[in-house]
Amino acid sequence: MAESSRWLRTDEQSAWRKLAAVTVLLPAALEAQLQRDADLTHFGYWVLAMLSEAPDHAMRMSELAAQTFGSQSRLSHLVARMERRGWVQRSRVSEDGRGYRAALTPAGYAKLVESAPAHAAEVAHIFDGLTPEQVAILDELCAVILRRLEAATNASPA
Amino acid sequence: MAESSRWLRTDEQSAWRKLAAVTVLLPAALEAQLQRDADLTHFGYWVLAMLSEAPDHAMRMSELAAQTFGSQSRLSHLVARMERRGWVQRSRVSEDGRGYRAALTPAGYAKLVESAPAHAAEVAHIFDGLTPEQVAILDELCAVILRRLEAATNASPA
DNA sequence: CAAGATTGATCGTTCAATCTTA
DNA sequence: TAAGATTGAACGATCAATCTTG
Repeated sequence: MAESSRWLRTDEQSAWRKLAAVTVLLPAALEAQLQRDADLTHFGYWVLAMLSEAPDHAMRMSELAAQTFGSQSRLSHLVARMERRGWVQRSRVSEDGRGYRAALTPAGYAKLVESAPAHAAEVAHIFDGLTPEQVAILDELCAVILRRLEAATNASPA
Repeated sequence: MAESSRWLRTDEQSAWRKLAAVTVLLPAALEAQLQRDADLTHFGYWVLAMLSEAPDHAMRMSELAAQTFGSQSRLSHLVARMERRGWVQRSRVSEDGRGYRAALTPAGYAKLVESAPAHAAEVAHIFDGLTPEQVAILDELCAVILRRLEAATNASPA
Protein backbone atom coordinates (compact mmCIF):
# COMPACT_ATOMS: atom_id res chain seq x y z
CA MET A 1 0.00 0.00 0.00
CA ALA A 2 2.98 2.32 0.45
CA GLU A 3 3.21 3.28 -3.22
CA SER A 4 6.24 5.08 -4.57
CA SER A 5 3.46 7.26 -6.02
CA ARG A 6 4.87 8.53 -9.28
CA TRP A 7 2.81 10.90 -11.41
CA LEU A 8 2.01 10.61 -15.10
CA ARG A 9 4.07 12.41 -17.71
CA THR A 10 2.27 14.74 -20.12
CA ASP A 11 2.26 12.21 -22.95
CA GLU A 12 1.01 9.51 -20.60
CA GLN A 13 -1.79 11.75 -19.38
CA SER A 14 -2.92 12.36 -22.93
CA ALA A 15 -2.94 8.66 -23.74
CA TRP A 16 -4.61 7.79 -20.47
CA ARG A 17 -7.51 10.19 -21.07
CA LYS A 18 -8.12 8.68 -24.47
CA LEU A 19 -7.79 5.12 -23.22
CA ALA A 20 -10.19 5.87 -20.38
CA ALA A 21 -12.65 7.31 -22.87
CA VAL A 22 -12.38 4.15 -24.96
CA THR A 23 -13.07 1.93 -21.95
CA VAL A 24 -16.23 3.96 -21.34
CA LEU A 25 -17.54 4.57 -24.87
CA LEU A 26 -16.72 1.23 -26.49
CA PRO A 27 -18.65 -0.90 -24.00
CA ALA A 28 -21.45 1.66 -24.04
CA ALA A 29 -21.76 1.44 -27.82
CA LEU A 30 -21.89 -2.36 -27.80
CA GLU A 31 -24.32 -2.33 -24.89
CA ALA A 32 -26.61 0.06 -26.72
CA GLN A 33 -26.55 -1.96 -29.95
CA LEU A 34 -27.27 -5.29 -28.24
CA GLN A 35 -29.96 -3.79 -26.03
CA ARG A 36 -31.69 -2.20 -28.98
CA ASP A 37 -31.43 -5.07 -31.45
CA ALA A 38 -31.48 -8.15 -29.23
CA ASP A 39 -32.60 -7.18 -25.70
CA LEU A 40 -29.29 -8.57 -24.51
CA THR A 41 -26.47 -7.34 -22.26
CA HIS A 42 -22.97 -7.35 -23.71
CA PHE A 43 -21.97 -9.66 -20.91
CA GLY A 44 -24.98 -11.88 -21.61
CA TYR A 45 -24.05 -12.06 -25.28
CA TRP A 46 -20.50 -12.98 -24.35
CA VAL A 47 -21.72 -15.86 -22.21
CA LEU A 48 -23.92 -17.22 -25.00
CA ALA A 49 -20.96 -16.97 -27.37
CA MET A 50 -18.60 -18.78 -24.99
CA LEU A 51 -21.09 -21.60 -24.50
CA SER A 52 -21.63 -21.95 -28.24
CA GLU A 53 -17.92 -22.47 -28.74
CA ALA A 54 -17.61 -25.08 -26.01
CA PRO A 55 -17.93 -28.85 -26.58
CA ASP A 56 -21.61 -29.88 -26.43
CA HIS A 57 -22.47 -26.19 -26.03
CA ALA A 58 -21.87 -26.60 -22.32
CA MET A 59 -19.52 -25.42 -19.61
CA ARG A 60 -19.06 -25.61 -15.88
CA MET A 61 -20.25 -22.51 -14.03
CA SER A 62 -16.85 -21.90 -12.49
CA GLU A 63 -15.10 -22.18 -15.84
CA LEU A 64 -17.63 -19.84 -17.41
CA ALA A 65 -16.93 -17.33 -14.65
CA ALA A 66 -13.17 -17.61 -15.13
CA GLN A 67 -13.27 -17.22 -18.91
CA THR A 68 -15.56 -14.20 -18.82
CA PHE A 69 -13.69 -12.56 -15.93
CA GLY A 70 -16.94 -12.51 -13.93
CA SER A 71 -17.61 -13.48 -10.33
CA GLN A 72 -19.40 -16.73 -9.56
CA SER A 73 -22.25 -14.74 -8.09
CA ARG A 74 -22.59 -12.67 -11.25
CA LEU A 75 -22.70 -15.78 -13.42
CA SER A 76 -25.13 -17.48 -11.10
CA HIS A 77 -27.60 -14.60 -11.29
CA LEU A 78 -27.18 -14.20 -15.04
CA VAL A 79 -27.57 -17.88 -15.88
CA ALA A 80 -30.62 -18.03 -13.61
CA ARG A 81 -32.20 -15.26 -15.68
CA MET A 82 -31.21 -16.95 -18.93
CA GLU A 83 -32.67 -20.20 -17.70
CA ARG A 84 -35.97 -18.41 -17.10
CA ARG A 85 -35.80 -17.12 -20.66
CA GLY A 86 -35.27 -20.67 -21.87
CA TRP A 87 -31.79 -20.18 -23.33
CA VAL A 88 -29.73 -22.21 -20.90
CA GLN A 89 -30.26 -25.22 -18.68
CA ARG A 90 -28.28 -26.20 -15.61
CA SER A 91 -27.59 -29.70 -14.36
CA ARG A 92 -25.22 -31.23 -11.84
CA VAL A 93 -21.81 -32.39 -12.96
CA SER A 94 -21.58 -36.18 -12.82
CA GLU A 95 -17.94 -36.38 -11.68
CA ASP A 96 -17.95 -33.64 -9.06
CA GLY A 97 -21.31 -33.38 -7.34
CA ARG A 98 -20.60 -29.84 -6.21
CA GLY A 99 -20.38 -28.41 -9.70
CA TYR A 100 -23.05 -27.26 -12.10
CA ARG A 101 -22.97 -27.53 -15.86
CA ALA A 102 -24.65 -24.80 -17.93
CA ALA A 103 -25.79 -25.95 -21.36
CA LEU A 104 -27.13 -23.90 -24.25
CA THR A 105 -30.65 -24.93 -25.32
CA PRO A 106 -31.63 -24.91 -29.02
CA ALA A 107 -33.53 -21.70 -28.31
CA GLY A 108 -30.42 -20.22 -26.74
CA TYR A 109 -28.28 -21.13 -29.72
CA ALA A 110 -30.89 -19.70 -32.07
CA LYS A 111 -30.89 -16.48 -30.07
CA LEU A 112 -27.13 -16.16 -30.47
CA VAL A 113 -27.17 -16.94 -34.20
CA GLU A 114 -29.93 -14.42 -34.68
CA SER A 115 -28.17 -11.58 -32.86
CA ALA A 116 -24.60 -12.26 -33.98
CA PRO A 117 -24.57 -10.52 -37.39
CA ALA A 118 -25.68 -7.12 -36.15
CA HIS A 119 -23.23 -7.31 -33.27
CA ALA A 120 -20.36 -8.39 -35.51
CA ALA A 121 -21.13 -5.48 -37.80
CA GLU A 122 -20.91 -3.10 -34.87
CA VAL A 123 -17.50 -4.43 -33.87
CA ALA A 124 -16.31 -4.53 -37.48
CA HIS A 125 -17.26 -0.89 -37.83
CA ILE A 126 -14.66 0.00 -35.23
CA PHE A 127 -11.95 -1.99 -36.98
CA ASP A 128 -12.80 -0.51 -40.37
CA GLY A 129 -10.93 2.57 -39.28
CA LEU A 130 -7.70 0.66 -38.70
CA THR A 131 -5.14 -0.62 -41.16
CA PRO A 132 -3.93 -4.23 -40.76
CA GLU A 133 -0.68 -2.83 -39.37
CA GLN A 134 -2.58 -0.86 -36.77
CA VAL A 135 -4.61 -3.94 -35.85
CA ALA A 136 -1.39 -5.82 -35.20
CA ILE A 137 -0.05 -3.00 -33.07
CA LEU A 138 -3.30 -2.78 -31.13
CA ASP A 139 -3.11 -6.50 -30.46
CA GLU A 140 0.39 -6.23 -29.06
CA LEU A 141 -0.32 -3.13 -27.01
CA CYS A 142 -3.36 -4.74 -25.42
CA ALA A 143 -1.29 -7.82 -24.68
CA VAL A 144 1.23 -5.70 -22.77
CA ILE A 145 -1.48 -3.92 -20.81
CA LEU A 146 -3.17 -7.21 -19.97
CA ARG A 147 0.06 -8.60 -18.61
CA ARG A 148 0.41 -5.57 -16.33
CA LEU A 149 -3.19 -5.94 -15.18
CA GLU A 150 -2.85 -9.63 -14.43
CA ALA A 151 0.43 -9.07 -12.63
CA ALA A 152 -1.18 -6.38 -10.48
CA THR A 153 -4.15 -8.60 -9.67
CA ASN A 154 -2.08 -11.61 -8.68
CA ALA A 155 0.48 -9.61 -6.74
CA SER A 156 -2.05 -8.35 -4.19
CA PRO A 157 -1.54 -10.98 -1.45
CA ALA A 158 1.85 -10.67 0.23
CA MET B 1 -29.96 -0.98 -39.61
CA ALA B 2 -29.48 -3.05 -42.77
CA GLU B 3 -25.80 -3.76 -42.13
CA SER B 4 -23.60 -5.15 -44.84
CA SER B 5 -22.64 -7.48 -42.00
CA ARG B 6 -19.01 -8.24 -42.59
CA TRP B 7 -17.20 -10.63 -40.30
CA LEU B 8 -13.89 -10.08 -38.52
CA ARG B 9 -10.64 -11.36 -39.98
CA THR B 10 -8.48 -13.64 -37.85
CA ASP B 11 -6.09 -10.88 -36.83
CA GLU B 12 -9.01 -8.61 -36.02
CA GLN B 13 -10.59 -11.29 -33.86
CA SER B 14 -7.39 -11.68 -31.90
CA ALA B 15 -7.07 -7.97 -31.31
CA TRP B 16 -10.76 -7.65 -30.49
CA ARG B 17 -10.61 -10.30 -27.77
CA LYS B 18 -7.68 -8.55 -26.14
CA LEU B 19 -9.25 -5.11 -26.45
CA ALA B 20 -12.49 -6.43 -24.97
CA ALA B 21 -10.53 -7.93 -22.08
CA VAL B 22 -8.86 -4.57 -21.48
CA THR B 23 -12.20 -2.74 -21.41
CA VAL B 24 -13.34 -5.20 -18.74
CA LEU B 25 -10.21 -5.62 -16.60
CA LEU B 26 -8.86 -2.08 -16.64
CA PRO B 27 -12.02 -0.44 -15.25
CA ALA B 28 -12.35 -3.33 -12.80
CA ALA B 29 -8.84 -2.78 -11.47
CA LEU B 30 -9.37 0.95 -10.99
CA GLU B 31 -12.76 0.35 -9.44
CA ALA B 32 -11.27 -2.12 -6.96
CA GLN B 33 -8.43 0.18 -5.99
CA LEU B 34 -10.66 3.21 -5.43
CA GLN B 35 -13.27 1.20 -3.58
CA ARG B 36 -10.69 -0.32 -1.29
CA ASP B 37 -8.59 2.79 -0.62
CA ALA B 38 -11.12 5.62 -0.86
CA ASP B 39 -14.68 4.19 -0.83
CA LEU B 40 -15.15 5.86 -4.19
CA THR B 41 -16.44 4.80 -7.60
CA HIS B 42 -14.16 5.38 -10.57
CA PHE B 43 -16.88 7.52 -12.06
CA GLY B 44 -17.24 9.38 -8.79
CA TYR B 45 -13.51 10.03 -8.69
CA TRP B 46 -13.62 11.28 -12.25
CA VAL B 47 -16.34 13.77 -11.37
CA LEU B 48 -14.38 15.10 -8.40
CA ALA B 49 -11.32 15.44 -10.63
CA MET B 50 -13.22 17.33 -13.35
CA LEU B 51 -14.67 19.74 -10.83
CA SER B 52 -11.26 20.35 -9.29
CA GLU B 53 -9.90 21.39 -12.68
CA ALA B 54 -12.78 23.75 -13.45
CA PRO B 55 -12.74 27.49 -12.63
CA ASP B 56 -13.92 28.02 -9.05
CA HIS B 57 -14.11 24.25 -8.67
CA ALA B 58 -17.57 24.38 -10.19
CA MET B 59 -19.43 23.27 -13.28
CA ARG B 60 -22.91 23.14 -14.70
CA MET B 61 -24.61 19.77 -14.34
CA SER B 62 -25.15 19.45 -18.07
CA GLU B 63 -21.52 20.25 -18.82
CA LEU B 64 -20.37 17.78 -16.21
CA ALA B 65 -22.54 15.13 -17.85
CA ALA B 66 -21.15 15.90 -21.30
CA GLN B 67 -17.51 15.87 -20.25
CA THR B 68 -17.80 12.59 -18.35
CA PHE B 69 -19.91 10.92 -21.07
CA GLY B 70 -22.64 10.31 -18.50
CA SER B 71 -26.39 10.85 -18.72
CA GLN B 72 -27.97 13.75 -16.88
CA SER B 73 -29.86 11.31 -14.75
CA ARG B 74 -26.68 9.51 -13.75
CA LEU B 75 -25.00 12.75 -12.77
CA SER B 76 -28.05 13.94 -10.92
CA HIS B 77 -28.15 10.79 -8.77
CA LEU B 78 -24.40 10.80 -8.21
CA VAL B 79 -24.14 14.46 -7.26
CA ALA B 80 -27.11 14.05 -4.93
CA ARG B 81 -25.19 11.29 -3.12
CA MET B 82 -22.03 13.39 -3.04
CA GLU B 83 -23.97 16.33 -1.68
CA ARG B 84 -25.17 14.09 1.16
CA ARG B 85 -21.55 13.17 1.82
CA GLY B 86 -20.68 16.86 1.97
CA TRP B 87 -18.34 16.93 -1.01
CA VAL B 88 -20.40 18.96 -3.45
CA GLN B 89 -23.01 21.66 -3.25
CA ARG B 90 -25.56 22.58 -5.87
CA SER B 91 -27.03 26.00 -6.54
CA ARG B 92 -29.03 27.58 -9.34
CA VAL B 93 -27.24 29.24 -12.21
CA SER B 94 -27.77 32.98 -12.10
CA GLU B 95 -27.99 33.50 -15.89
CA ASP B 96 -30.17 30.55 -16.83
CA GLY B 97 -32.63 29.72 -14.06
CA ARG B 98 -33.10 26.21 -15.38
CA GLY B 99 -29.53 25.18 -14.81
CA TYR B 100 -27.76 23.94 -11.73
CA ARG B 101 -24.15 24.56 -10.76
CA ALA B 102 -22.27 21.87 -8.87
CA ALA B 103 -19.40 23.19 -6.75
CA LEU B 104 -16.74 21.25 -4.89
CA THR B 105 -16.72 21.94 -1.12
CA PRO B 106 -13.41 22.15 0.80
CA ALA B 107 -14.18 18.67 2.12
CA GLY B 108 -14.73 17.43 -1.43
CA TYR B 109 -11.44 18.88 -2.59
CA ALA B 110 -9.67 17.37 0.41
CA LYS B 111 -11.19 13.99 -0.42
CA LEU B 112 -9.82 14.18 -3.96
CA VAL B 113 -6.35 15.30 -2.86
CA GLU B 114 -6.27 12.52 -0.33
CA SER B 115 -7.22 9.76 -2.75
CA ALA B 116 -5.32 10.98 -5.82
CA PRO B 117 -1.82 9.59 -5.11
CA ALA B 118 -2.88 5.96 -4.71
CA HIS B 119 -5.05 6.21 -7.79
CA ALA B 120 -2.30 7.84 -9.84
CA ALA B 121 0.06 5.08 -8.78
CA GLU B 122 -2.40 2.47 -9.99
CA VAL B 123 -2.66 4.12 -13.40
CA ALA B 124 1.08 4.71 -13.57
CA HIS B 125 1.65 1.03 -12.93
CA ILE B 126 -0.10 0.23 -16.20
CA PHE B 127 2.04 2.70 -18.13
CA ASP B 128 5.24 1.47 -16.57
CA GLY B 129 5.05 -1.46 -18.97
CA LEU B 130 5.07 0.78 -22.04
CA THR B 131 7.93 2.60 -23.73
CA PRO B 132 7.39 6.28 -24.64
CA GLU B 133 7.05 5.16 -28.27
CA GLN B 134 4.32 2.74 -27.31
CA VAL B 135 2.55 5.43 -25.29
CA ALA B 136 2.51 7.65 -28.38
CA ILE B 137 1.14 4.82 -30.52
CA LEU B 138 -1.50 4.00 -27.93
CA ASP B 139 -2.57 7.63 -27.93
CA GLU B 140 -2.99 7.68 -31.68
CA LEU B 141 -4.75 4.33 -31.84
CA CYS B 142 -7.24 5.39 -29.18
CA ALA B 143 -7.83 8.61 -31.07
CA VAL B 144 -8.75 6.66 -34.20
CA ILE B 145 -11.09 4.37 -32.28
CA LEU B 146 -12.73 7.32 -30.56
CA ARG B 147 -13.39 8.99 -33.89
CA ARG B 148 -15.12 5.83 -35.12
CA LEU B 149 -17.18 5.63 -31.95
CA GLU B 150 -18.25 9.24 -32.09
CA ALA B 151 -19.09 8.93 -35.77
CA ALA B 152 -21.23 5.87 -35.08
CA THR B 153 -23.03 7.61 -32.21
CA ASN B 154 -23.83 10.76 -34.15
CA ALA B 155 -24.81 8.94 -37.34
CA SER B 156 -27.73 7.13 -35.69
CA PRO B 157 -30.59 9.44 -36.68
CA ALA B 158 -31.32 9.41 -40.41
C1' DC C 1 -43.47 23.57 -26.37
C1' DA C 2 -38.21 22.85 -25.66
C1' DA C 3 -34.23 22.63 -22.47
C1' DG C 4 -32.06 21.64 -17.94
C1' DA C 5 -32.48 18.84 -14.34
C1' DT C 6 -34.64 15.75 -10.93
C1' DT C 7 -37.33 11.63 -9.33
C1' DG C 8 -39.01 6.87 -8.75
C1' DA C 9 -39.13 2.25 -10.59
C1' DT C 10 -36.56 -1.42 -12.46
C1' DC C 11 -32.56 -3.99 -13.76
C1' DG C 12 -27.91 -5.90 -13.13
C1' DT C 13 -23.76 -6.29 -10.05
C1' DT C 14 -21.50 -6.76 -5.76
C1' DC C 15 -21.04 -8.23 -1.07
C1' DA C 16 -21.73 -11.20 2.66
C1' DA C 17 -24.02 -15.17 4.22
C1' DT C 18 -25.56 -19.76 3.28
C1' DC C 19 -26.04 -24.38 1.41
C1' DT C 20 -24.18 -28.71 -0.36
C1' DT C 21 -20.77 -31.97 -1.47
C1' DA C 22 -15.70 -33.47 -1.40
C1' DT D 1 -12.85 -27.57 6.68
C1' DA D 2 -12.55 -26.10 1.83
C1' DA D 3 -14.55 -25.76 -2.91
C1' DG D 4 -18.45 -24.98 -6.08
C1' DA D 5 -22.34 -22.60 -6.37
C1' DT D 6 -26.61 -20.10 -4.97
C1' DT D 7 -29.32 -16.48 -2.42
C1' DG D 8 -30.96 -11.99 -0.62
C1' DA D 9 -29.86 -7.28 0.57
C1' DA D 10 -27.71 -3.06 -0.87
C1' DC D 11 -25.85 -0.10 -4.32
C1' DG D 12 -25.42 2.18 -8.77
C1' DA D 13 -27.14 2.95 -13.61
C1' DT D 14 -30.85 3.27 -16.90
C1' DC D 15 -35.43 4.42 -18.43
C1' DA D 16 -39.59 6.86 -18.50
C1' DA D 17 -42.16 10.37 -16.33
C1' DT D 18 -42.22 14.78 -14.15
C1' DC D 19 -41.11 19.43 -12.76
C1' DT D 20 -39.47 24.07 -13.69
C1' DT D 21 -37.87 27.79 -16.36
C1' DG D 22 -36.98 29.97 -21.07
